Amino acid sequence: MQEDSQDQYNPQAVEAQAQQYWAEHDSFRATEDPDREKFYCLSMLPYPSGHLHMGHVRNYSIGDAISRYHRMLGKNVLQPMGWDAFGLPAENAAMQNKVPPAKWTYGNIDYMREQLQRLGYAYDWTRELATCHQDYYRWEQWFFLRLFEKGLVYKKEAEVNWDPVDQTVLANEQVVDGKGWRSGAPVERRSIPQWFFKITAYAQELLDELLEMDGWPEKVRTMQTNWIGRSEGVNLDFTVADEDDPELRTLSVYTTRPDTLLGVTYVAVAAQHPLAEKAAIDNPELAAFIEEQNKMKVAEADMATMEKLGMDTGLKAIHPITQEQVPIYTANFVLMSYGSGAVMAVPGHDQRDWEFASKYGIDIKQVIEPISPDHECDLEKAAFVEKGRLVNSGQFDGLQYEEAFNAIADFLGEQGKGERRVNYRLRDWGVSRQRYWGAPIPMINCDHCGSVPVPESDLPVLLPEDVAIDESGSPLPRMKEFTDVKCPICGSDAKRETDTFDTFMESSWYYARYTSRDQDKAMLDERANYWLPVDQYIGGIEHAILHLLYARFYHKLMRDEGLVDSDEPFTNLLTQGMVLKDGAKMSKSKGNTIDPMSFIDTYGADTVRMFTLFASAPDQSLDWTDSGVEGSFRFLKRLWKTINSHQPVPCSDFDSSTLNDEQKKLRLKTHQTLQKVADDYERRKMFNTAIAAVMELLNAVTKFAESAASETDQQVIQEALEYSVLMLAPVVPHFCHAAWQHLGHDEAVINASWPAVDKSALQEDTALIVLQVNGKLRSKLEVPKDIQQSELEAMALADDAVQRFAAEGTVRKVIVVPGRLVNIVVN
RNA sequence: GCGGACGUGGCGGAAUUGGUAGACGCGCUAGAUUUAGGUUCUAGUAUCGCAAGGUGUGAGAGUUCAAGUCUCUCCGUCCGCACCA
Repeated sequence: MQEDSQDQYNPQAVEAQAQQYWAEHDSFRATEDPDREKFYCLSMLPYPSGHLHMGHVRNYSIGDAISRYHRMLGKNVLQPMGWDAFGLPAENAAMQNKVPPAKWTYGNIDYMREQLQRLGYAYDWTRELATCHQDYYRWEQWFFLRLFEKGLVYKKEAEVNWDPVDQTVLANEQVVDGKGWRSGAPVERRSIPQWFFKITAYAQELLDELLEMDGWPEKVRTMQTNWIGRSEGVNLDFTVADEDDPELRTLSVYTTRPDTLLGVTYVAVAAQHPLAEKAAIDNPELAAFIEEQNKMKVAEADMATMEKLGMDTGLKAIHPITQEQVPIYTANFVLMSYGSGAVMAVPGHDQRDWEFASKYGIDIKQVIEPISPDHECDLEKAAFVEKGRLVNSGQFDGLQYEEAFNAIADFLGEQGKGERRVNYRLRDWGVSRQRYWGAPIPMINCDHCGSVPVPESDLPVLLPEDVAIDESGSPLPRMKEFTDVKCPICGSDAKRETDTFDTFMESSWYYARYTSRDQDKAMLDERANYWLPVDQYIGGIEHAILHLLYARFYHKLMRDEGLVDSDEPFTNLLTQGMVLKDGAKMSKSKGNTIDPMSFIDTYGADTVRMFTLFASAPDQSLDWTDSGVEGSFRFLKRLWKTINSHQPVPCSDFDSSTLNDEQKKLRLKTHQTLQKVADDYERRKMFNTAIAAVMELLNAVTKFAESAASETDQQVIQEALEYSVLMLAPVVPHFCHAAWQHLGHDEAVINASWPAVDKSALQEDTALIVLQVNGKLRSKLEVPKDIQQSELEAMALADDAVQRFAAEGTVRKVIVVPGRLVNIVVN
């Protein structure tokens, strides 16, 4: 018999209808209401690359489920969406397709917005923003100028990757095997003046707050703690022998191990260090070495994995305590951009120094000896890096780590040769980019007045959008109408800054701008403090450090500017895992990408949303399988059929004394499921197990329905189905919109509340007890819930299987975990 | 190199506080219905074994009455490393 077409699950029709309802009722418009508890749920905004990929779908399906769940709890929910629209890919696309980055970007946004809308996410689209729009970046420029006034931004020289053929700066990503990705020419390091944010001024606060942020995954907090990298040590000065230049005479180094100071046998400086450069003037071999080291990508990972190379500069450093002279080497593992660009080397007690010294025949001197005989010190084989007792250290001999640290630090202090210092691995944030498609840095370079801020009344500095892009990089320096300005101070001819901001600038405060999206007189207004901080933030684990640290920093900057009154931007963080196909990350190069839209066309948005939540826990990686999607679709069809073949009945209050055992069992399952799903949604953020629990409930309903006959049976089924729909509403909202109507409701499910657990339905009279002998499962017992421990123990010992396995030995011990298990220890 | 995570059936995964390993789904096998095929439904499905029972969570050790879970060592995979976003 052909099924009535009306009874078949038709996702396209169901989804269009639900979306139309939400649009007509403006369901997702968020309005500030001080009388209601707010819930700000935010997913990381996408880069408008051209089309949604599975990572987006996963991210936004998680965020939407959380948003809709909290809405059902009665909260005033804000869930906005926007576009992280500046960035490198637009320039590459511009080059390839001969279309201006702005046009390409806005086109992509239009297309991707439609894709998002097709997925039915509960966004307040009136708050949509694009970071490349002047309404947005003008406030970034304004804020930069405020920080400039406060001295929180400064300019200094910093290295970039330089493509000598294309005559342009390359991003790390554009350097492949040390060569420019287009020209193929070996890249060179170049130092150019760039703007920096003093994030290090906030290092301690950024670190301290991490301890309180229990809504963040431990792993992210650990990563940020390590990234900030607080250490306590000593900053001390070597003197460069026979050096007259006061700038170069003193060579400062930082060490966390001043106790090893007497073991210093050389000092190493970066290849770009002024001392190395000076020594190279009349040393062609050294000059060649330095030049070779300058042909190296600026990325730290590359520097850390390369072969450690160095060369003697011929210069000597005078040891601050012994006054002995040690050689100064230049070494490629010393970073000019980190600390003073120089380190002291103790080969006896640092493994890297040991390897370097062994390679170049430098002295290895022991100054620490093990305290415990368990530790071996053989400097022929390796450095001894443990803390211990000082030897060969003159007046400091015999001291142990802490005493030695203090004694040497004090001694250096008295001699004016050093001082204790807290140091951070974190470096200041360089925000200058030599690129076109970004927010212009609002500064003017004047030959007489230096770097002059653009007057506030001249903001925004608009980025010209009608441009052509080629291999030679940003067109801005060539655009006279952009660059040629008068100095705001002296009025003489000056040049506008042509660098643009790092795109992390935009993504560091967008979450706040959503709250004041239509405010054209200020960066933020009082609405920010109604919504902020974000209650739930969701995004990829790859942002664990940079984006999330910059955003935290920016929030504190805004707080100190009086724009927000909270200390941290994101109360709860969920870092979602990657989407894989056949166990590998989806990527164009592997050719294993999946287009979400093709699946939406076939199965509907709900099936795709459900599968992405069901296939794994949100913070784990997700392996995409076509048959798994099919399975989610099958479940929805089955639930649809079950609901349609059920005749809706009013769901009354149940009196458990009148229910039979089967009815009680189904109600128990219904309310157990509800309890579990609520916990999964709210506390665990485990949508996969929540969905699995509803699947189990449907299996139970199907079984129950086979023999259901009475009116009460129908009511118990009705309750199970209603709760299933309410529980799934955050995941498959279109489906549930229609299913709720089928269950006889006039009011739309989007306005329904999260149901309450009926405690009486959870009452159970018996408990299943596991019986173990020596920790191995041997039997099970169904016992009354309120059984005495002694009685349970006796029953366990009397159990046939237990007797059989316990017969061989003597019962030594009986362990009872009430309500769970009995373990009998026999030997 | 440094920092962080992960490793469980044929596959994706579950096991929440150290307490029944494999929920739920996919796939597969058998059967039923329908049939052109698909769909749908029922039963089974870690592994060895006729069974009793044994074995089993990357490898090895340890702690414990009890370990997928805690500790140590090792192996493998993935993420980040400051100009991809």
